[in-house]
Amino acid sequence: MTPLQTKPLAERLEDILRQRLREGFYAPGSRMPSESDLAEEFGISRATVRTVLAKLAARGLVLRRHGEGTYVSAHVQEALTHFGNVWDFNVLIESSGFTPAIRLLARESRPATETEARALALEPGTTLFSFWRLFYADDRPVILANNLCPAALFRQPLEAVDGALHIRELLRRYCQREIAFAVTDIHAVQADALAASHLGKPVGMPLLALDIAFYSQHNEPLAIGRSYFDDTSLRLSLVQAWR
Amino acid sequence: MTPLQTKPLAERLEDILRQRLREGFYAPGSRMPSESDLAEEFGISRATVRTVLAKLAARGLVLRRHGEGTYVSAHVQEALTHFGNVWDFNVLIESSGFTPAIRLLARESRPATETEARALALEPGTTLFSFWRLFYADDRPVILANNLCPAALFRQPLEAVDGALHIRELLRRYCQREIAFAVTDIHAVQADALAASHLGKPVGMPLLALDIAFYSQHNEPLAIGRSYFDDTSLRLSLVQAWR
DNA sequence: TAGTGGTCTAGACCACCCG
DNA sequence: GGGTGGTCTAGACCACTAG
Repeated sequence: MTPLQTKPLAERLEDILRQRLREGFYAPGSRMPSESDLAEEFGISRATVRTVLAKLAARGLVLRRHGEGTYVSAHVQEALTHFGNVWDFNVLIESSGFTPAIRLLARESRPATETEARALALEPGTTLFSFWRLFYADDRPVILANNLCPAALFRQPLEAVDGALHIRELLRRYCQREIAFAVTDIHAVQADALAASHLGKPVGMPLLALDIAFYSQHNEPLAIGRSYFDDTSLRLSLVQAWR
Repeated sequence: MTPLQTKPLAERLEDILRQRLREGFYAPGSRMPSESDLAEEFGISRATVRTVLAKLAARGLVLRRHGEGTYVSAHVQEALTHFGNVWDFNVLIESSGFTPAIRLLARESRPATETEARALALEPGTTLFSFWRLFYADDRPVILANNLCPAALFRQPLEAVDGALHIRELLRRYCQREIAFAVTDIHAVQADALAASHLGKPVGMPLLALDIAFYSQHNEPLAIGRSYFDDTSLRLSLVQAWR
């Protein structure tokens, strides 16, 4: 049973405000109710309201002006594609207005190269599970991703793993691990034959390459990945706010 | 006069903790003092300590475990190159361990194209100031940047403007404007002749292109820019933490 | 002057982890 | 059980912006 009732007040308020922003109940550029008004409307303290508004402001959803009020950002749409989600391709695709889907292209079990072993804090030659996957936005392929996990984390054989799962779900279900950290490096590369054919682009075309490493709460490396990103089909943008 | 004394407690504490993390006073992976200990050490309330720790956790500098303690992230170094600063190249270069410098290559006053006008909410043909600048990391050129501002924002002629200034400083000094928002789009491109020659790379080499738009608190577009980024010389990375 | 957000406190209670 | 972080309150005072 999921105790919905016990979700923290702050999170419940955040959900409600995000929904109101998404649906235009608070229109872009308009002024939102004051902290005191919101506190009264929901019967909670001003401090709790403030923690939520601070979070929304940090994400660029709202803009706060001292002595004046809280305003809905004119960039709500961009802010929904927030960069914190850069590794979470489903969210990225969804917030660009498309329906995401994942298709497993191939998987194999193979020994780690020296570079891979170093990134995963393993000995070279340790067995890895490799997944090649293609992300679709409304049936158009937009991201080619390769993920590598230490085979030792899995209790099931490779064939039993549902390769179309989100990496977070996959690690949770088969490895009983939660992602606590992700480190993403961004590079520009030219499409090789594999990426070009899957993304339907010419060989040599510039692509974004995202190198991601996932860690548990105990800094245990859980997986690494390299993903090729067609930035003409999908926008990668960051909204940053100050004050 | 700058009233250092009146800086908020939370900010002063954050400065101190960041310094301790940077200098290894709290070693990577080790446990930090508890909230109560910090509150006592600095003679402030636990709530204030918490706001600071929450901020550091969101930036990936520390990791908090319920019922267990606050730990220094093993990724402090990467986290210092945090992506929130993606538009602030000086910070980016500095946090990669280099000394930043800016050199003005060229500047001109010219009418806006249709695309530029739209991005700046102006009529096509309105006069813009254009700055071409090169960012150095320890005397090695790493970023070629082009910035465009509406000329109407300036009270001085183009020649009087110090083109080696940080965009934030430039807008502050000559336009009396503060940057409140930045929206950054990331693309992969191939180096054209200009970028290649200034960055010392072959033509056609993949580069990162950052398209940035700066806005004031009132959503007034202040400047746009396109910057070419050599990702083999400078690392562009994002650390993301959950919980 | 009135209303807003910004800062800070003191204290309560809860949920979690460990020895 | 004792310590830790997580949540939340009530209320104080300050700093800023507007009409």
